[in-house]
Amino acid sequence: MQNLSKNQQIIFDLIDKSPEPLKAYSILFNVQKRGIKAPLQVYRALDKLVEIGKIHKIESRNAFIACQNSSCQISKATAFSICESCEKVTEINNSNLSKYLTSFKDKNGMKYNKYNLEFFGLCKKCVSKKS
Amino acid sequence: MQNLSKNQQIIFDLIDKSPEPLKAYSILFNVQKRGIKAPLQVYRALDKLVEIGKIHKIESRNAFIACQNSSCQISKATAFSICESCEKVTEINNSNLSKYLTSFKDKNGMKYNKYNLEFFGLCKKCVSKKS
DNA sequence: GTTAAATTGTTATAATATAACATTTTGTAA
DNA sequence: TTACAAAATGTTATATTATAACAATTTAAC
Ligand SMILES: [Zn+2]
Ligand SMILES: [Zn+2]
Ligand SMILES: [Zn+2]
Ligand SMILES: [Zn+2]
Repeated sequence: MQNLSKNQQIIFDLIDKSPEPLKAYSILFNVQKRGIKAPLQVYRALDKLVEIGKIHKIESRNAFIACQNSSCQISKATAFSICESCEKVTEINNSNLSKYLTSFKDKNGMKYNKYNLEFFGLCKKCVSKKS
Repeated sequence: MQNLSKNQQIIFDLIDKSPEPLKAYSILFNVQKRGIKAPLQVYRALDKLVEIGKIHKIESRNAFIACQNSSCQISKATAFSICESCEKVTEINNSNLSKYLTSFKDKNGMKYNKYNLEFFGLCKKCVSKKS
């Protein structure tokens, strides 16, 4: 693992200490005091961080979270649970699931080298609130 | 199944006969001759069509395809394969997979009621081109 | 027929993301 | 330690995706 560049480190630190996924322009707003002024600077760092597996993009939310699973730094097999009420997102680290999906072969004969899975529902807290 | 409204039908027909996922503004361009002039008209129809399961959104591509699986008209358990070379997208209809994911329970105790899975790789055609 | 719900029409604007180009920094190897 | 290539940065402009707000019309149910 190479070290992160200045902008990459600033942006990773912000995402890593956030309890929730962050959106690109919210990141931009938060790092402007540290000298990062343009969207492109943010997107470039995000692209790199995703590429090296330090963060993941939550596709259904256009938001980014730090990898919570030190073993998935290749970013090619990701799974998340998303609460549709409070929007809490958790990275799922379940070897049964990842084995199942990594070895999954469909009848179309396609060779998969990557997947992304997003589960939606209500987290424990939000379930109990509703009852 | 209720009938579709005029705009919904126009937009569904276009998506349904497209061999590839369509993006919202490409849809807009294509239906302007039929009287649909504004992005919001397209997005409203898309929202409804997704809600009733006639189309699905491919989140990683911001594009829409017709449901290829008549049995999933609730749109709560979707899986796709995406070729990273030619961008061909296919809806996966595999009961083993859907059973596994629908009954999946993680240790976080969350109750899932929906999921979306996207596999990435090279389709048969693109694999053979590279060899 | 009356009413409520769904759909449509329209203008403006917000939010997300990339193009293009110039410069600087960093790592690698003669 | 200089020379070169790769990576990262800085900057302006623009493209793409999506929603807010409000008014009018159509549809379906009672
Ligand atoms: Zn991870
Ligand atoms: Zn919640
Ligand atoms: Zn479907
Ligand atoms: Zn292909």
